[in-house]
Order: sequence, then C-alpha cells, then structure tokens
Amino acid sequence: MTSPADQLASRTGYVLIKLGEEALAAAERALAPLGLRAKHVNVLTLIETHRLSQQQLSTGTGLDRTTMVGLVDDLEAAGYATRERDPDDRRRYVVSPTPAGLTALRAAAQALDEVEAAVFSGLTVAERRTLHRLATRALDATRQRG
Amino acid sequence: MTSPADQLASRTGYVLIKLGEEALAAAERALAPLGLRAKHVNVLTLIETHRLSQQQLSTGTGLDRTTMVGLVDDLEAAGYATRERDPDDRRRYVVSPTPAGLTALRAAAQALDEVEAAVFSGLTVAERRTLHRLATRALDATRQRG
DNA sequence: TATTGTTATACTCTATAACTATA
DNA sequence: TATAGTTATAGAGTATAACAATA
Repeated sequence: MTSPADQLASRTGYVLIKLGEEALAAAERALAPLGLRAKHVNVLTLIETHRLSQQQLSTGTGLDRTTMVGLVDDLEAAGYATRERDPDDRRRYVVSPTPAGLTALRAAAQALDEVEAAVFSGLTVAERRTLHRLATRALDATRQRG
Repeated sequence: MTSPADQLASRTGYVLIKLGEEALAAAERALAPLGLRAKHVNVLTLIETHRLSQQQLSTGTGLDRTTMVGLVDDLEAAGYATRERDPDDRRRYVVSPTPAGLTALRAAAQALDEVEAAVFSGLTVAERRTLHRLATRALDATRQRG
C-alpha cells in the first residue's frame, strides 16, 4: 500500500527539506504577533552578545548586505536596534540592541521555545538531542565542502 | 569562546532549517546539468508509480495548481511527460512519464544519491537512518497539527 | 584600490483572480 | 454549483550593479 508521497519520503534529504520548511513556517506564525520575522530574530540574537557591523551580520546570517540594510531599517523603526558609526572604521555601523529590542528578543525566544516544543512533541528529550547533534554534524559537513 | 553563529546553532529548529536549505541547494546544483529542478524530479517521482492528475500532483508536492501547470509544461517540453485527458473525468489530465522521462528520473535519482552521500558523509549509516527516522517523526507531528 | 553601506533595479518564485470546460 | 486546468497579474523576497564615503 504505497501512497504517492511515500516515494519522496524515503529520501532523507527530502524529509529534512520539508521539516525545515515546516519549522520555518511555524516560527513565522509564532513571531508574527510580535511584529517580527525569523530573520529579525536572527539579527537580534547575533547582536545580543556581539557588537557587529552590517557586513558581519550579513555573513552571520548568510544574507546579502543589501538585504541586511532593510532588516536593520526594520529593527531601527521598531525601536529594537540602533546604528552608530564605528569610530575605528567610519565606513561601518555598529548595530546594537535597545532595551526594548532585548525585551522583544526574550519574547521571541519564548515563542520559539514553544514552537520547538510543538514541532518535536513526537520525540523524547533524548531523541531531540540526538536529532540536533546529527543535524549539526551533517550541516558542518556540507559547509566544509562549500 | 562563543562565535556569533553559536547562538543560532543552539536551536534545533535553526539547524534543521539551514540543513534543509543546504540540502536543497546541493540537490539543485546536482540536477542542473540534467536540465531539471528538484520540483521536476518530485513530479517525475510521483508519476512513476501512480497515474495522477495535476491537482493530485499539486496536493502531493504542496504546490499550487497554477504552479503545477508550468512544471508539467516543462516536463512535456523536455519530452519527459505527457498529458492525456482522463476519459472518466474529462476535466482532468492524467500526467504520465515517457520512457525518456523514466530514464531522466533514474539519472536524477543517482545524482541525488551522490548528493546525500556527500551531505551525510559525516554520519555513519546507522546515524543517517536514525536522523531519517527522527526527522520523519517530527515532520509527521507537525502535519497532524496543521 | 578595496570595503561599507546604500539605492535602484531586475529577477525568481509563488499565489490570487478570473476564465473555460466539464462534472 | 463545484472542480480541473489555464492565463494574466501581482506580490514577496532576494540579488546585481552602481554610487558615496571611508580605508
């Protein structure tokens, strides 16, 4: 009794692509009420602990620097981040979170915790850790290749 | 010693989203020389074993039926699939692979096998099976919710 | 000369609305 | 009335090219 979708689901890559899509869609749904997109949360996460330029944020998120302009614009408009010229290299902006940005990040992190609890509700804690570990190792392998 | 990216990588959902992106990008790179996109291969895979309408292909791939029109157009233009009116319901087309389409599918499957071998090269066979099983269970859980 | 941030622009992907034909 | 396929169109998202300021 083979359903059409079974053919696709037999491929690990296909399952991971679909799971990634579902996880992203669930994250976006959870963040929408906070007025944030997943990419905004990624930026806030990176600048929470490091003072980074937009170029460094682009590298860290895998986005083009022209795309980063708009994301930082959004965060600035929401009052969640500020741009300040780097005195050591005046071509750069240092992007920093505001107190409101840190509060928003904490709310976003909690929303994402709940998303993950739902997405991985079919797994035990140990299984989820195993999934994380194996996925991380596979991701590292793809990145070493290019 | 925390790198900026470590903050993001601590989230299982983030790792899975990125791994899915990398897997898809690797698949597209491997299929490009064959003149195929991943979505074309998905359609060919579904029609290899089942006679399906475009609407059923849309449901099976998660794409809109207006998008499916173009994909079937592509496969037809490449000589990989044919449209035939369903005599039982003349609103429907039955989409079927041609012999050339089946040959192309086999070549694509081999290319994707090699992609997966590379993507999961850091994992043992047993670990890869575990990853597949856990990811499948998580995916099923998200789909039962909606 | 090279890099950072910016803007304008173009491209890709996908969905929405409206249509024809069939049920 | 509803569904399958189609077309035209619009929207979101992203990258490429070109520019100003700074290194």
